[in-house]
Amino acid sequence: MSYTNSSKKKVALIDCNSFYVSCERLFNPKIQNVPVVVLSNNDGCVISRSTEAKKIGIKMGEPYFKVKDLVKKNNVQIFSSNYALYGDLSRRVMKVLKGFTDKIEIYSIDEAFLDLSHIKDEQVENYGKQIRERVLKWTGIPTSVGISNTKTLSKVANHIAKKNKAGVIFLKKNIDTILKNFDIADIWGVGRQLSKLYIKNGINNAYKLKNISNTWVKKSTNVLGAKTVMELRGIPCIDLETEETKRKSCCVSRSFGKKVESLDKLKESITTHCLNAAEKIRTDKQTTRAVTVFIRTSPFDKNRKYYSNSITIELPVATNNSIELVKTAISGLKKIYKYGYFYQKAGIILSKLRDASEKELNLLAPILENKSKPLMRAIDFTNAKYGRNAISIAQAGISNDWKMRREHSSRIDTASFDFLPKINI
DNA sequence: TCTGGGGTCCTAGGACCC
DNA sequence: TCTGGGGTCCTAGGACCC
Repeated sequence: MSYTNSSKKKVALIDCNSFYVSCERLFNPKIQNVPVVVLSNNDGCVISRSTEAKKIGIKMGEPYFKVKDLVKKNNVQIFSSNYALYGDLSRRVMKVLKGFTDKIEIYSIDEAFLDLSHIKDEQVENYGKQIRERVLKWTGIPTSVGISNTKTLSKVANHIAKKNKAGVIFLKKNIDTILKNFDIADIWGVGRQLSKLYIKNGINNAYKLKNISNTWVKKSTNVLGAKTVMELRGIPCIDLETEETKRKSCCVSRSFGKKVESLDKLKESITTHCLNAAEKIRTDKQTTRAVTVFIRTSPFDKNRKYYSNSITIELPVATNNSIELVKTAISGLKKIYKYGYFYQKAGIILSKLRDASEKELNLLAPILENKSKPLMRAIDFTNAKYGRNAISIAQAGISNDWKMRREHSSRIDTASFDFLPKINI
């Protein structure tokens, strides 16, 4: 095992601070230093909080209705999520980061790992500062930077950097002291189930997990658990994934704004979701071989019986044709729909995705292959130009009552001139 | 009244084959 | 009388992430 090599390795995790809140703040100077919260779809849960909102005691993932009193009392600014805006700003941030190195893994909408092995130890903290400053200056988004030997340790470093004024931590010395104070549940890769198991066995901080026996962790968890332990020891096991890969499955689902009983309304929503999913995979030049439809009632409603079901239908030939996929999805929906339930959510998953260019092995393929490619292209073009769902199919319906609630949307559109700030002279 | 959405990977266990 | 067992592939479900 080459310890010298691995100890030279340096990986940085750049994480945007309260990303969605920061995005909203960019276009709204009035909410700079006040508590701000962004809600999930349907205004369901809190998914981003400013530091002021955290201090008040609003917790991550909490249902909005449970914190409404806190919100009112403290005059918290509320926003429905605007993913078009966040996606656009995310692209800008990542573009700036790519300017530092092409050895980059875009890990999520607001996080990226950078390989900084080429920077000397003495300089790396300063380099981290430069990254922060440039991202802030060029995009307006504040970030935190954690640097260490492995991805897992850089996550730890980032966690600490978030609470540190400088915003940059290079974790190299005194790692054990830090790990002793690091909660087991905050470790990357340790979720609810694993932390329960670890705590039951007296492992309640990162230092104890680091020093657990290999045999025990392999026996009690799985390879991922073992990798986490190795990474805490400073031995890199989780590689940087610098290649951008296409997705393997594509899911579109929504909760309803209002509970839905009728098959017709479920059909409308499944059709809408299916059209969106089909458009997504066409954008990525992919086809699918399997369609899953699922519906469920609310798991929180104790007064009504719970029902949840799904069905997966394999397609004889890989396709990305909207009309064919909708037909398949609706036939599946009819099989799992049960009368008499109040449905809360419906969705569709396209799986077994592959490149559209891959040759179909099925002999019938040339006959079955849709002749509607020009039609799909026309639909995609029009929807890109005039907004999603500008062209839809009749089955998607025009009734509105099951659709999402977004009562607090900022409606900012970075692609529209109307939203540029105005200066009065 | 009101509890998100979209992914990936791993594993156990069944089906099947020889 | 005696009724195998190892390998591979696939899938559903679970756990994790943000």
